[in-house]
Amino acid sequence: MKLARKRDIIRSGTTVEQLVRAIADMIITGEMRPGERLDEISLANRFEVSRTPVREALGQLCAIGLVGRQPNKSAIVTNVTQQHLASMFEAMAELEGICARLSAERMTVDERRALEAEHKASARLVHRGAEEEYEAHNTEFHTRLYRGAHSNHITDLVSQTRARLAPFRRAQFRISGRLAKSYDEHDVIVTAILRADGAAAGQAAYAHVSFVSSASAVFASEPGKN
Amino acid sequence: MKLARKRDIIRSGTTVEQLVRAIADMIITGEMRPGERLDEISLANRFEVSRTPVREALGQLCAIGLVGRQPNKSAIVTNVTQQHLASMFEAMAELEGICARLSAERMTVDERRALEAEHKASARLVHRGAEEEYEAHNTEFHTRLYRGAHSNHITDLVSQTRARLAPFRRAQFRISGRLAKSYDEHDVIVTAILRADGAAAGQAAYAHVSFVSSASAVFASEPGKN
DNA sequence: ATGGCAAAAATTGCATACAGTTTGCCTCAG
DNA sequence: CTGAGGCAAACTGTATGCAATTTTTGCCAT
Repeated sequence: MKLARKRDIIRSGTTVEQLVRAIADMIITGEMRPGERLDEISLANRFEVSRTPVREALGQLCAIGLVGRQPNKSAIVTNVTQQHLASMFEAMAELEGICARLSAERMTVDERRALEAEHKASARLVHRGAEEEYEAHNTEFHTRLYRGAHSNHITDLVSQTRARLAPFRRAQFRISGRLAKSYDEHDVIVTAILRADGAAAGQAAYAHVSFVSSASAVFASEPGKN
Repeated sequence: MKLARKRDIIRSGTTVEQLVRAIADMIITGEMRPGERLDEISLANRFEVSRTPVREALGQLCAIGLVGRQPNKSAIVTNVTQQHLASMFEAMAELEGICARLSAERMTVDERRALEAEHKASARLVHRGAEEEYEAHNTEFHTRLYRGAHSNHITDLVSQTRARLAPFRRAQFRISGRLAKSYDEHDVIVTAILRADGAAAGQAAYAHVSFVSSASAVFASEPGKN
């Protein structure tokens, strides 16, 4: 059995890492409902591993916040309420606002140029309606914004929040006209940053994320309740 | 041996939790230098436990960011540079500012009363110079501020950052006069919140944390380098 | 003397085993 | 019929063992 499994997994990352992704997916897709118990033995059987990596994976997920744990009790799926989701988007907006403001104040000349270039490059994707590609540019754009703040920990916090929000943002660009709007909003941010106008950049970024929030909320609320 | 240990630990939190604190302390106090290897067997021997809880603890610490891990390699102490520390304090100031602002806008009447009461109660501790007790009140005060924002995720982020910063803040009240200053700064925050003046509360909180930052930086830089 | 290679020692990753705690069911008394 | 207490099954927390990978050490060739 051991050998068979070894061959199955062949170097596709560590077992624990796989488990984290797999269990996270189970939670995100709704296969596991909030409050439901994640008992180690069942998971171990299901994924054909021992309890040890399962425990480690649950620990990671606990750190991420997807599951809750108490001593001597089963891990349970964290209840991501509509309210909690809203607070995550709110945090995201605040953090992005901070990043944009700091970026406006601190970005090097090169970083400003790169941000502008990235932004301009995405213009043609808007015209073509290339959602997939625009999404890639969008991610890159925001990442530049985070790094431009030149504050490692803030970058960490915003990246972490973004990752945690990712599942709920998936369909955001499907909303008609969202692509063009997104570009326009980015434009305001970029302009403010190039002007080194921190306050304006911060407000623009805050507003931008708020729009994304309301756009995504539609999709989130849909599968949220049964 | 097992029985002996059981009695040693008796209900002082889970073993893993203890290990996390213990290892974190080793890192923070400088007993372990950045880049140094944390091998599981040595740690297990040192704390007289098996490798399993040690591994879990290292996982937690990795999630917290105090150590780094790569597959099949020893965990190593993360290099917490002065720069990184500064960015954490900066993030803390921003986050506390947000919390104070939102608290001013959103706190219920009861929450405002409780915050004010907590604050006033700490006044006599300042006169008595009771650092230990003031620290407890201080923690409670800030926690109320975080919760008053009524935004779970922001509360999470700020709590998390605070926890990660805790080691570097320990001696902050030893600085002469810091107690009274802290109280005065809190006073400005409370007043602004009671006035529901979000902007003022945010700025006051930001400034407050910035002061703590510079006060702590002294201690941080001291044992930082060998 | 130095660089590279190989083998052995050390260490990680995972599995299994055991002890202690919780949980739920069942029984028995009121 | 209901509730309390206890017992058993299930599950978590920790220890230990084994296979695989890394790292170190020592040897040989250049």
